[in-house]
Amino acid sequence: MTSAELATWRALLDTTGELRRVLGAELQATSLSAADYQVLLALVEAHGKRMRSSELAQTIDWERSRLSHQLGRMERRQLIRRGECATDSRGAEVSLTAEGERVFRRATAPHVRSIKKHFADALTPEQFEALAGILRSLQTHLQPAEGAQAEERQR
Amino acid sequence: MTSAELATWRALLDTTGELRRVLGAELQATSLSAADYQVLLALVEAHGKRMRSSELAQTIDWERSRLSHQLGRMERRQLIRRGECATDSRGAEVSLTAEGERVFRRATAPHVRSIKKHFADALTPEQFEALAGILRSLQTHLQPAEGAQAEERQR
DNA sequence: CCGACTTGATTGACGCGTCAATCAGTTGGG
DNA sequence: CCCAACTGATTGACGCGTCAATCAAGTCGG
Repeated sequence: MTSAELATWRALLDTTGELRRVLGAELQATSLSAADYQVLLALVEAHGKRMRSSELAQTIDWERSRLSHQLGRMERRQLIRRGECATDSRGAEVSLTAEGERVFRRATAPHVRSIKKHFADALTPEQFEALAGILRSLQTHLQPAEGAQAEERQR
Repeated sequence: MTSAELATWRALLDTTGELRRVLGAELQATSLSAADYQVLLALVEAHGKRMRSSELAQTIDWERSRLSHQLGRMERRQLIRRGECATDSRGAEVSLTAEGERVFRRATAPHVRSIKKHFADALTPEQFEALAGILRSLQTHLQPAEGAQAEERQR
């Protein structure tokens, strides 16, 4: 591996880190974290604005434990509610509260503007194209490793 | 902003998040976190393996408070030491311990291999070139905002 | 039907990061 | 000289994420 490649790796870490930070801070102005936003988005798009907890975890690709903690914090703030599940009494049904939906609606436009401002506006159409391809390459290269790890976990 | 652009943004968040996670986990096998590694790297490269705390913060571009917490945790584990500063009695001099250097040396080769495996090996030379350019664009686009914020903070 | 395994979900401990507050030491204008 | 402003650094509270442990409910082979 060349030092140019290493430098690009560092730049990737640093720049995406900075982007997360800036976007997160701007989103915070509407009292939501990036994590809150992701959960609320999935719920708003769900049938009946409710989902099984595990289904939600799968949708946004989170570990269940992570989601549990997040839902706990969000429930305290009345953004979501957790109820019993009809078909499986172990299950939890997560539903959006009126407050949760209201806050999300208020947050969405400014957030999209932030993304445009700090991300979309910085790149040319060609760069977009290239970036999408690069991310696809990285993603597919990452998959086998995940599968292997998942298999190992099963043993 | 088009939905393709939004999807690319999501892909950027998800893929880099996953990369951080995987690389962090593999690094953890040597008992170091990504944060530990970054601090140790800066210290190893410093003159005399020691630095003023604020200088260190500037080198790796961290908030001072963040660094303080990190150094606290690292000091507990004997990876670094904090001592008084000769020229300014407010200052703290951070120095690498033998243990810290030893652990870092053990971690570096496997870590670089991880980067090669999950990042470098996934991309063609053309993609590298393109990615480096994209990151430069994003970074320079990000700067003015930071400057403005910094100025505002000064008022 | 009953014990073993699996599955859905939660919990606690701990590391990490941000923000606001604090504190001690330094500096400069009156 | 002195005190007000600044600077270097730390702290505490709190949200976030991971890992390992736990727990209750479902399932399945004998």
